[in-house]
Amino acid sequence: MARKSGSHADITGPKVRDAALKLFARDGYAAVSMRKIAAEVGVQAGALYLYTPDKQSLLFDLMKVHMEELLDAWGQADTGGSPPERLEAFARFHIHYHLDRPDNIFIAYMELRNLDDANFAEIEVLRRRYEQGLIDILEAGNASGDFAVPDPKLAAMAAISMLNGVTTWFRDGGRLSRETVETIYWDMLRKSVAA
Amino acid sequence: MARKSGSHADITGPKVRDAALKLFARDGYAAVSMRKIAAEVGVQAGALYLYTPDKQSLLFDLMKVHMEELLDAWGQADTGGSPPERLEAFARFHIHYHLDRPDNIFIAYMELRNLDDANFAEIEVLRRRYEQGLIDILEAGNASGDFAVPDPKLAAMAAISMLNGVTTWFRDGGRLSRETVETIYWDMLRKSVAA
DNA sequence: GCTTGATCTGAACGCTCGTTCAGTTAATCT
DNA sequence: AGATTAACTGAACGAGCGTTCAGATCAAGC
Repeated sequence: MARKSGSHADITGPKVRDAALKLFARDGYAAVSMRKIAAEVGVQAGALYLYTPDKQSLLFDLMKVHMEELLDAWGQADTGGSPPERLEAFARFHIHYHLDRPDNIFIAYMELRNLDDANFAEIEVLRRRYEQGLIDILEAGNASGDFAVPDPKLAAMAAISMLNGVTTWFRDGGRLSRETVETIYWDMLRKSVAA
Repeated sequence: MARKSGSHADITGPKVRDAALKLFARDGYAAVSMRKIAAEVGVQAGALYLYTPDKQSLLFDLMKVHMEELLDAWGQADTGGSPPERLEAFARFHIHYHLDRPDNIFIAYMELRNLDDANFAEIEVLRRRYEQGLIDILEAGNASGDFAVPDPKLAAMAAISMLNGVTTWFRDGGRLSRETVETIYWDMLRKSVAA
């Protein structure tokens, strides 16, 4: 019972990653077995190994692709301007991007400890690069006199923690719209770094 | 080779909880086996069941005790005063309390999904009670004109996310002292809700 | 000094884990 | 039509899982 119709590799491959992303985000890496991923895809566990060398690589690839796409997207969304303008762009971009990909951010920030050492180091570089983008904006704002941020690195961590938190409780169709949430968060962030 | 000297129950019991807390926080609930906890304690796996009915209860008890102690401690730290004074007390209390117990907060916010339904509901009540304390302060500040917070519930979530983030990167002996971190975070929070 | 009972061991239970692989199927190529 | 091969199955591997329990050990009470 294999190869029912057409070539499946380019269909099953993404399905494997999608299933892994969904299940890792929902139950956590350690709690998800290869058999559960396979069942979600509609395939036997052995077939997964046509698309990933092992379970660890599945997690690593998900995180790496996510971080690279995130950096790419922010690179395009950062259209310059004054530090306050760039900070607003960052806040809105960050919230918007992650509300569209709650599973990705959940994994990116909660499953770091399940990466082995080499993989962790590689992801950490990408994560720091993203954080550095925010730090740069804060420092530019300090220099221009728009911001009064005593420690840009600390403030960047605080800001990202705050913005990330939104994905843990926001649900579409809830009390507040995305637009409202985005604006309120941006307003809090704006005031928190203001001169 | 049992019962080497003196009664051990009141020694081993806390040791089991301490080991579980430490390992759950470091590796995650699903990734920690009863045998690993036992090894940390210096005992065979079977002996753990003299101190907990099962693994799930171990997690639940840790979280419940933590939340109850947290609510207790905040009840004592909240000495009243104006909304800004109470908010400062909250921010400093929250950071201080959690920096002293990084493992506890890590578990309390990351292992919720590993609680079964009934246990989750019970912990959720306690967590909401704590959050409500902050919401009350923000609402009081709105009423007094000290704060301008369009949505106190959302602002409370944002604030707690931000404050919690500190435990993910702060390390004693690092670039910044606890005192400095506490003050900078409080300053950001203060400005973010200011009228 | 003998009994009691709290404390723990060590082996076992059935189960699931990640991973491998020989074999099967069916779409494609010649 | 026959050969090829990508895609997948199904069974198996050793290991580890949570949990149970009969038995061993030793401090304490009589």
